[in-house]
Amino acid sequence: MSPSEEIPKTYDANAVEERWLGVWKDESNYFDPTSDKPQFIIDTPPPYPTGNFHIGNGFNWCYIDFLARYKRMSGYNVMFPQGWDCHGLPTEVKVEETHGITKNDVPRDQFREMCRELTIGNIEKMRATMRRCGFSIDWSNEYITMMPEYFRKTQISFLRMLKAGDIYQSEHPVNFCTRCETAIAFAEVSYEDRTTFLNYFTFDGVEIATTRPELLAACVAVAVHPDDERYAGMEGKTLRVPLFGYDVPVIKDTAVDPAFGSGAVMICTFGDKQDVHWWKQHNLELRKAIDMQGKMTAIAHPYEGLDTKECRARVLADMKEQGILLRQENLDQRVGACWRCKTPIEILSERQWFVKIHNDAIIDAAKQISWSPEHMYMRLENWASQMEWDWCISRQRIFATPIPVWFCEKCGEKILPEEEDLPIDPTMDRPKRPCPKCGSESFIGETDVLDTWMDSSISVLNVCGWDGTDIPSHFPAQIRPQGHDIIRTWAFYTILRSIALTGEKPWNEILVNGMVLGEDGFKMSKSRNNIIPPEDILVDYGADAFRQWSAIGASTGSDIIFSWNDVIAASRFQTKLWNIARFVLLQLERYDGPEPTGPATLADRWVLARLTDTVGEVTGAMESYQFDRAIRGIREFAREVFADNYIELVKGRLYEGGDGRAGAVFALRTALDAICRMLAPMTPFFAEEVYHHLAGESVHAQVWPAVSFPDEEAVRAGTLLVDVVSEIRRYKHDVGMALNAPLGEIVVYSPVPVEDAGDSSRTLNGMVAWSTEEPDLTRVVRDVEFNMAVIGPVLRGKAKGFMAAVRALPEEELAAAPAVVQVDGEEVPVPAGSFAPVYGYTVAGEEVEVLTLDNGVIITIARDS
RNA sequence: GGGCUUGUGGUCUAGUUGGUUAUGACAUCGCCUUUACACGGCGAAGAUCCCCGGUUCGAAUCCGGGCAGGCCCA
Repeated sequence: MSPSEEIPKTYDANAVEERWLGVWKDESNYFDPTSDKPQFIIDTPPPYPTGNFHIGNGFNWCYIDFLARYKRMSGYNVMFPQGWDCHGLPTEVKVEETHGITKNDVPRDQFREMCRELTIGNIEKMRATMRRCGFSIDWSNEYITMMPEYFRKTQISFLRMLKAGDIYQSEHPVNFCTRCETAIAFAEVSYEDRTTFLNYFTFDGVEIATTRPELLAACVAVAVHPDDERYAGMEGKTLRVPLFGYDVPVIKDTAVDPAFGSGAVMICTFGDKQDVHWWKQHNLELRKAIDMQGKMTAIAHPYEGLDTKECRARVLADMKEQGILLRQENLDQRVGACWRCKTPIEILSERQWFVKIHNDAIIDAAKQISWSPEHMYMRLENWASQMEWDWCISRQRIFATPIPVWFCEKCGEKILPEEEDLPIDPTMDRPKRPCPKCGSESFIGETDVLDTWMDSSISVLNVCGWDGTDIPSHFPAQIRPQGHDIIRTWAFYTILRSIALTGEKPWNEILVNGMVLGEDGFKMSKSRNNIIPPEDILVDYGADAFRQWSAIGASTGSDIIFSWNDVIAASRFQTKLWNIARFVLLQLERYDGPEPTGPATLADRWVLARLTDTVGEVTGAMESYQFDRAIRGIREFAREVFADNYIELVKGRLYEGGDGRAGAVFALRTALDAICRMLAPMTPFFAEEVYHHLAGESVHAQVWPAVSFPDEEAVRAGTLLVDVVSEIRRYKHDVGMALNAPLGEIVVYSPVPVEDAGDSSRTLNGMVAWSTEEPDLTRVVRDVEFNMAVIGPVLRGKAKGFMAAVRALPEEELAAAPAVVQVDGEEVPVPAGSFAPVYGYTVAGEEVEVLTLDNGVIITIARDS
């Protein structure tokens, strides 16, 4: 196809990759809903459009692309969709920053428009990086959660679950971020280490320890352990709250730790999750001391209007002044914080929307999914089995899917839209009918919006073709690839909603990848300055090298440390393979004999048998998502078996011309073809470039290689052949010969018959004969070695004469030293250990070098000179 | 405190249904410009397989107990 003159000497990854990007068509990657092939739908993670496609995304997408390409070659109808999970706080915060406003400064629809614009621009940037990486994304199945066609489905799913009783509205304590002014879910709370003061103070005569004195106004009870003798008989009594002067009951509960602080605990609504427990269990009063902005309420008078930090300082100051504060101790504790802005969360009781969590059903479905690696299932089970509160799905924000509900202004009736009228925004749209209960036509639209996980947890339904009615025909998806950091969120919520909406598990399999760490071994972060943008790697080494790093950097599921070394090694492998390909292509082009039909010599059969094993290994690795094993297997075959051994063995035969070339040409072509196909999922550009030179077609339109030349006998004899050749090469190296220097006559004595058609003779530049007989070796004394440390001190001036006399001895006496020797007519005793014979070997009287392999094979070399 | 996970030459890493001499990459050193490749080839050196104990003819691998790191959670 391409004349060899056109194959450049060096491989320019960037030039090649950009050229193919201009040639490849998006349509080649489209899922075909009408196809007869088995489907392989990938529920890909919709990234948050930050504008930066970071290396962790890249790593994740590499795995997905390896899979997608491999499955296409294996005969599947593959869908590799691309979603964008747009809604949420980070974008709102960015917009607020950029425009110098807060969400309340502009009308809701205008604020939303600003968010949408920012998001569209960010998606554009990320698409460009993804394309440059060569991901075979099905762009006809792209979805953007902020678009009406998508969030219509989110709203339908909300209504379905509401009608089924899985979603309800109620006042319940929730995690609340007072900076973002919204409720958040437990999954969105991250815990941070802090050091704080544990404050001891007198509570109507009882000593109490608390880290949160500002919550004194929210105190509803004091709890002690029932067995704590210090507080025996206190139950049923009341205590007067200091500073605020109202009474609270004393209760007993075994959950109180008598060893902590004074053993008496102040229960507030709410300081932590434990307070919520006690509050529910003992039917305590509700006192809201903190509002949604994080300011103290009227019940905290005279501290009303202060933020919690100011209030704490003032309460402590007042306690000190009144002599109530006894002492303060340092305390290390973990504080729940908003995962987006790190503000410590408050537990506030507000009217919110919740999704019911059916732990058992979720665990049951998770068990039916095949997890890779298996142990990742435990994370889901651990999380699911300890969920206590339902999932709070309402958010007091703007850029999100609106909750499609109105309330009748007159009677408070909940009004739902018809599904066919979706999507709606209840703050803009009106119900089509008057209130069915009281006939009123004034309504209040729900201003709360949905948690963004409500959008993304139906990604699988969306990609499987859900139109909001029945279970989609392509459901469930075959696989969910994702990182282990979002098992408790995205995986958990998706399973939950899939059960609620379809009654089934969402996917057959889940493939969990690790996190990308910086070169220093720590999580990449701005503060550590260890972030590597994928673009940096692409510019210097190209997408294929980046992709190889993803494949080989760590075994599946393990965290992966970024390493320039691995990227460079990957790039060098491409250079090496490029040169192998150039050699093969040149030989194919020069070949003018009849069409080769199969292997001819032992070396040909050996390399094809080894190739057969390699294809088997690599296929197994791909099937079990062990991409590191796959690429390692390919590299090992290409370098060691193919280039360093096989090509070196057959070069002579190819250069010589004649009939011997056909078998080699066949093997070279077969091996290069299979290497290209196996590499196609991981290095799609490189494989495409080489395959085009080889076959003139796209490698991505080919099937996965099915090479079958099993030949145990050739593996055994061929292994011996390459072992012998490398042993003799090592010998040449050791005696200081150039590897292509003429060597003379070589006989290999091996019980296994070897017929190599002259390949070893040509590659070693010597005459190699293979014999199954025993070698007829004669041991001869070739030289004598003196030990001057013995001879010198004993013989002094006679040393020289002694050595001459020893050299003159007959062979038998060299082997077994005599008692004395004659030196200048004088008998001189031979000191013990003064000399030793150096043996050599002869065959039929001719002196030879003898090499012995580990398996007992003996090689003799009779050198020319 | 709990769950999961990891500990292998200087660095990163493969290998654990128990089995001769523990894989590879990078770095180090030596030799070699051999007509695919010096971004290469050939070779060398370099490991208490975290520690202690147990099972076994035999343990990097299995069991128990430590120590250290990571992730998730309380």
